[in-house]
Amino acid sequence: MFVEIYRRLSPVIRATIDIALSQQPFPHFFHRRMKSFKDLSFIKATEILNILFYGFLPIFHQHLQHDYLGHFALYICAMRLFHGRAILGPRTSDIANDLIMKYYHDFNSFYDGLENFVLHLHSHYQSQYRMYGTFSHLGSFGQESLIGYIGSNRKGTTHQGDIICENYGIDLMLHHQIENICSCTNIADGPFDPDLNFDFRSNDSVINFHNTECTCRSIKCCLRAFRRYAVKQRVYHSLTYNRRQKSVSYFVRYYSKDNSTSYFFGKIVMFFKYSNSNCTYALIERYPVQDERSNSNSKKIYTPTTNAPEPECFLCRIIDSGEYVIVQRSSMKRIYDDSAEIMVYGQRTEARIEHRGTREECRRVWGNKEEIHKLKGRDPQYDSDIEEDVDLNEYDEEPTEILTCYSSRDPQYDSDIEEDVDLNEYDEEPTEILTCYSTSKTSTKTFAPQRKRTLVESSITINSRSSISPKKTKHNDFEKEIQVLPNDILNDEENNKRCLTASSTSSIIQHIDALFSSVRRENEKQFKELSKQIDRKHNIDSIDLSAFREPGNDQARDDVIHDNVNLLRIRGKNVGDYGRQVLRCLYSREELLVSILPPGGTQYSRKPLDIVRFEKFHDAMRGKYRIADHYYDEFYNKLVRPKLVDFLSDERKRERQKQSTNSLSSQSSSPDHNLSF
DNA sequence: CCCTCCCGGAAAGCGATCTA
DNA sequence: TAGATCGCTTTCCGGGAGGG
Repeated sequence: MFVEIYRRLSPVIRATIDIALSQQPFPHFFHRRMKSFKDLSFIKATEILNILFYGFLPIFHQHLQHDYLGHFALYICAMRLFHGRAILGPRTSDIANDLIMKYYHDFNSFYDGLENFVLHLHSHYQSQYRMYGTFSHLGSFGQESLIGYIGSNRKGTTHQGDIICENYGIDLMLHHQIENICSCTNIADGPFDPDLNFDFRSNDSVINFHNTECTCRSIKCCLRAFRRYAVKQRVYHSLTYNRRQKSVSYFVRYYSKDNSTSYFFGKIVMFFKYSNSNCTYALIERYPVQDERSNSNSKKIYTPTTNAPEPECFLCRIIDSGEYVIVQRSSMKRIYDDSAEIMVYGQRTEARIEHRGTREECRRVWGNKEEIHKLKGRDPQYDSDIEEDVDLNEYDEEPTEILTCYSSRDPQYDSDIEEDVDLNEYDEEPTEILTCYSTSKTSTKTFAPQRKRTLVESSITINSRSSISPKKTKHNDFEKEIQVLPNDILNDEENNKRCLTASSTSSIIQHIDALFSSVRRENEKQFKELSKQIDRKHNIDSIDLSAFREPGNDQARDDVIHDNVNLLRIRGKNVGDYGRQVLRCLYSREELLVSILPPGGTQYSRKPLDIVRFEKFHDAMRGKYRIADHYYDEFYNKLVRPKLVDFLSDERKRERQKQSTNSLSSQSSSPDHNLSF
């Protein structure tokens, strides 16, 4: 079909369509790009599917006649209905069958000689759909697997074919018709993929939760861990699910029952079910979150953890040099939690904020630090000691573990989810997210100096939300929470995507890393190109051949004889000229016209020049210019080979020009011959 | 006019890397 | 582990500049 439709297009339109197909971008989960029609024989089934479902109509409607396009659209719509979920309910297969039969009926009006058995099989798709469900659930690999299993485990019988047929017959009887197409295609909501080896005792939050909820002593009997959880057919992963790869589907935004306007972000450590309550919980490592909009009246958006007025000055220690500077607020380019970008001698420099306050306060703190420094008398080690002391003091503060508990049957929950939270701004300026929200280890590693971190002890308060002390929040990498999972963590798909992508600081950091590495790669590539050009333009022209010679090696050269000619006696103006003359001596003109340089390759239509004689060429080159053995490869590949490649190419070019000139002259000299055509 | 050299783009294969 | 993708290398080709 594709071939027939493609055949009806002009070459220009074919080229346009091929480009459009090959350049069509897809979301990452498609895994395959569309291939152009000219490679149709190499296209795989999933690529055909992509073209059929997503590429054909948007691209071909500009080039194909509308009646043809409409007819083929019947097929596409029918196949999409057969392939996907029962989006039209129980009548899905009926509607699809109507479309496919209409397509079948009108087929001979549009195509000649293509009404084959395969086309007829389309009329049976409806019954197949009813018996076995949507086509996306079918595959040949299961049958291959079964056949392979029987083949490798056969015992005592040679009638394997009969056994397979019998098994399929039984299967057909058992599954003659699926009672509910919709139920067959739905993913059951709830936890799945149990993690039987999860060690609940390694997690204090879970232990505390269990101790609060249950009086029994065996935590393993009460709790059951799961790696994944389905909410409205959308699967969420946890950190215990190892096959999540680069997916961020373990990162969620969730709301407080008490305060629907505030939301949190976190990574799902695992899901677990508590036998007594029939609820499923998620253990979440929470990121501290600052709602930017709620603090829009306050300028202090980068220091969300205190309510003090904006400090006038900052005492900063430059990370690279260790120098202290006092910087005014206006000179701070960016401020993270405890680090900042400041302008020093016109350059952006990363510094650690040691103190915030008035200029006098900063000076006093600076003076104190210098005094301590003098007393200690060891600069670099001392600095790190101070840092550690500070950090450890911070962790001495009270733990800030919080538990919020929602009922999965809470009718208020859906309305709790806000749609108007504007996360788009985060998409535009991902670094702003880092400055405002990220205190994760990853971000600290990237944008702030490394700090020694210690997880605080966990404590759980059931059904209550203590007011989060911003100061305390600042010091934790994550806060671990246990969330009861309602049937929908997030309300709609768009919201999911926004939350999962825009809020995931780790993915943003990865993105920035990728950007940096791509810039670095681009620079390296350009540098390489530039070096190559410089080599060509300057070095090779003025290259000093002595660089390739063995120092002090002035021994006599062995003659290289070919057809009684000593190749070393040939004189050339330069290396290239000499090489060309030697090739002309070693090979006939015909050989030069139909050959390429050794070693050649199977991908090339022309065969390489005779290798035995080409060795003589190497000997002559080596002897003529006294090239050291270990330099000869570089000498040949850099200086000689490019010239010889062009030489062979130009020889063929000259031959073509010669032949075209001859044919023109012969045509002009014998006009009668022209008439014979 | 011939020859050499250079340039850019297309096409193809190969190896490394990634992914399901 | 097979297949997809990407970067790299090489050939091939057309075109053009410049020198002898």
